[in-house]
Amino acid sequence: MAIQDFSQSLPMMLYRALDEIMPKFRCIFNEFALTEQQWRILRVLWEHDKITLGRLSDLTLIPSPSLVGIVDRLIKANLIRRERSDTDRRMIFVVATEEGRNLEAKVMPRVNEIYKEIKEPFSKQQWGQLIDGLDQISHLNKKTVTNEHKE
Amino acid sequence: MAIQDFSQSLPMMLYRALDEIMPKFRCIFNEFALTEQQWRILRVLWEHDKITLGRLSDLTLIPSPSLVGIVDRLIKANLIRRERSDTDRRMIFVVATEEGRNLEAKVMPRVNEIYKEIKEPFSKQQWGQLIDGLDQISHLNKKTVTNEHKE
DNA sequence: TATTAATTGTTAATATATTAACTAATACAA
DNA sequence: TTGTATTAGTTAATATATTAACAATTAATA
Repeated sequence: MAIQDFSQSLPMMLYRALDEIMPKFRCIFNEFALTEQQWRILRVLWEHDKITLGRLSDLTLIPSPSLVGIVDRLIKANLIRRERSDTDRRMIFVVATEEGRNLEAKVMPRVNEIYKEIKEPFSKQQWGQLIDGLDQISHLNKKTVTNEHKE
Repeated sequence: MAIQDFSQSLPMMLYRALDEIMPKFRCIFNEFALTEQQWRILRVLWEHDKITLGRLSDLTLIPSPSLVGIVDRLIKANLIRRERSDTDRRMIFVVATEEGRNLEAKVMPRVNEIYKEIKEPFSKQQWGQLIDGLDQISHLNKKTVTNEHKE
């Protein structure tokens, strides 16, 4: 009964999965003098020409207080720049510099290679089930909002 | 082709799943003045009377340099203590104090409650597939080492 | 329009992660 | 036994996470 072994709990399984795969990627990031978080930001900017800090925080899962410093360091590395909005002066856009954009062609092939290696041993169905399960976990509170919170 | 959308990549799916579930648990930990990492250590000590720092690092997934400070703070909180091994004076055991052991009965029911809530919307089969998939990810390099790495 | 509330970022304080270098103790081999 | 390699923990430097508080701006409302 009770909860299974701690090591078999969902959180630890998730952490262990990340512990297994992320070092492979970080290894590549380091070759380009990028931290994982810096890479996440660039990765998003390669899909969005211009994005506010708030949305960047949502997409990268980097908490906004952390984002401040990480963006600072990316600017210092000349890979991105800040741009304050004219219409709403609270908002700050982040944009990749040319140097930042150029990194995509160099880094992505390497990353895709590792990604393929990870995915390879899975059948299409297995992989789909895994992704679906994770997706369901990350939407636990967003569907069927039958339970309201207290206070 | 290429890689899917960044947000649908396995790493981000894993991070998002953790981002969804961990705050619920941390909320409980905070009630007991515990950080997540401190809780992990106690959680392991409730299953092992005595454990070396190295093994504790493996089971909690807390890197050993971090472990030093976290253990220090748990000792200051009077929840655990260090015990140097007599047979091999390099090794240091960590043991829960009585106060540390007593926390189990208070915290675990709360944690199990949340865990059940998370698990509930899943069918037994779905859950099994999710855990199996995660397990496979975290053993990528340990089984069927048919493919060797380059360089 | 003056007040108040909400939004967007930032700062601050503390805890943890990452990587490398380092110490002490033990194992091992010449 | 001495020298060397290995192991277990630690320290150090930098980057990031977490939580709370805060400033500036805009929205909402009396």
